[in-house]
Amino acid sequence: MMSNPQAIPLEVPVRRKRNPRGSLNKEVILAEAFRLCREENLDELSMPKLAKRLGVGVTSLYWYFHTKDELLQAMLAQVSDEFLQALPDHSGLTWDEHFRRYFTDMRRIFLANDVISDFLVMYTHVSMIAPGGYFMSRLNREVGILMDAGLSPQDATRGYQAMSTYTTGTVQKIRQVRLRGENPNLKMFPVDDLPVMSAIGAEYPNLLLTSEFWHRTYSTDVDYEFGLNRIIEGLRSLIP
Amino acid sequence: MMSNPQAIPLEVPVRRKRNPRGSLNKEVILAEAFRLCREENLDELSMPKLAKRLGVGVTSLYWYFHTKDELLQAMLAQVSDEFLQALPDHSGLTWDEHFRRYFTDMRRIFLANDVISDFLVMYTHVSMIAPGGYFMSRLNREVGILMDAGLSPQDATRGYQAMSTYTTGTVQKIRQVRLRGENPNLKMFPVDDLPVMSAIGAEYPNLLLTSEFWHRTYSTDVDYEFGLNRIIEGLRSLIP
DNA sequence: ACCTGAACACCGTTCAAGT
DNA sequence: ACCTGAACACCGTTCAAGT
Repeated sequence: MMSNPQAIPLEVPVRRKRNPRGSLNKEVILAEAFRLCREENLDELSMPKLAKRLGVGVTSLYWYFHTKDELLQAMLAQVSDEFLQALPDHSGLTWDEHFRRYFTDMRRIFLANDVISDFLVMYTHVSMIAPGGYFMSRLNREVGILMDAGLSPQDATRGYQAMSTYTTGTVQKIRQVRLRGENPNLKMFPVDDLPVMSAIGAEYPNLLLTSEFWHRTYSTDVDYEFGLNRIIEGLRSLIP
Repeated sequence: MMSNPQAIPLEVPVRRKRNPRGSLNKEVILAEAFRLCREENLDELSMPKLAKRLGVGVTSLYWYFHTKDELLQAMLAQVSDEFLQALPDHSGLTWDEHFRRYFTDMRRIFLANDVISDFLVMYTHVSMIAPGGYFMSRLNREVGILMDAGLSPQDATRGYQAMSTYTTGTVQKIRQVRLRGENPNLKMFPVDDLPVMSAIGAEYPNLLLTSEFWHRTYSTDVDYEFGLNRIIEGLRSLIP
């Protein structure tokens, strides 16, 4: 045992060895932030966690992004791009078939990529898509297809918004269930529990009749397509 | 100046005077929690803030609610009740007129009460409505109206879900805009800025044609009703 | 049985450094 | 110009008390 006559603390705090000058930049921070979101989720993204994964001091991040919100905005821009790139482009289809494909594709992209959903449909503290070029050219094209089908400019706009809102609405419900860690395939009623179901059925006959069709998420793929087709048929009824 | 020979700290920490025994209970905590949510919003609800408003120690709250989530669940139960109470009951209407009223009423309640929206459409960490009595009797009734109109049990269920998802989808978009402190009436394009609009119009003619119809929230009241009517017309097309 | 503060591990962010 | 830790005001929650 060594004596310690001058009361110098035995445990000298281990100072992280200083990282070299150009080791950090916006790109590597963004990439690691996305990796974190993919492994956990957007709610779990924090500056300290991110810094630890990168092996840098927390405050180093603030040199590149002055606030967490600035980082989120940069992520949002990248996510919007990725989303629009992933959305396929069809041609030569009738207007109704076009929108069936367009929105089921959109929904598929959201459901296959939770980070995209979190940024583009769930969250609120990241402000909406800045009308950049590609986004506007898409909108221009889609609303044009509805006008070519015979809808007025106003009805075309409203029609697009209705299909879009319905689509993101189903995505939101599924994402909520996933975030809660519940099984998205769960039904709403205990259809296999016969005593319970017959008790329900005694009081609520229509729920017994429909019990197998209610899902926690409110929307299987075919349920979604049913709803989308209702909007499309409803739009068709406006065409002279 | 008084001397302080025994090094007793001059500033004795002001101890809060102990609150009497029965001063706190679940009801007053819940009431204050709702007041806080109404004045700020659900995101701003924290245990320390709530305790300070009640004039009690933070930890006192944990005697009545073991976690913050337990408090949120209790609030959710109360909010669900309030929501279902507020939702009017019609009768003697045709099925299509019934659902027009039912869902515009639902939307009106959400938009008039942000706390209800936050619990029932925005949030995710509070798990969904436990199928209590009144909720199930409502569902039983509504799906019955669709079946009476001539839809199959499956289509009736899907139809209800489509209208419901579309409705909460529009509410979510509006709440997001409000939470960001933006003006919900703002249009998407700067329609009054003629130079900018003509530049947009040169590249995106359909957006120029429809520019006045795009809103940040994606849904004015009439836009919403347009979409709802599309679903209703789409459902009508399934009736023999 | 009910109410209390101290304490802990987390946040986002600021600041005054070091190199 | 870039990287650093100490420090601050916030969280939710635990614990060992006090009455």
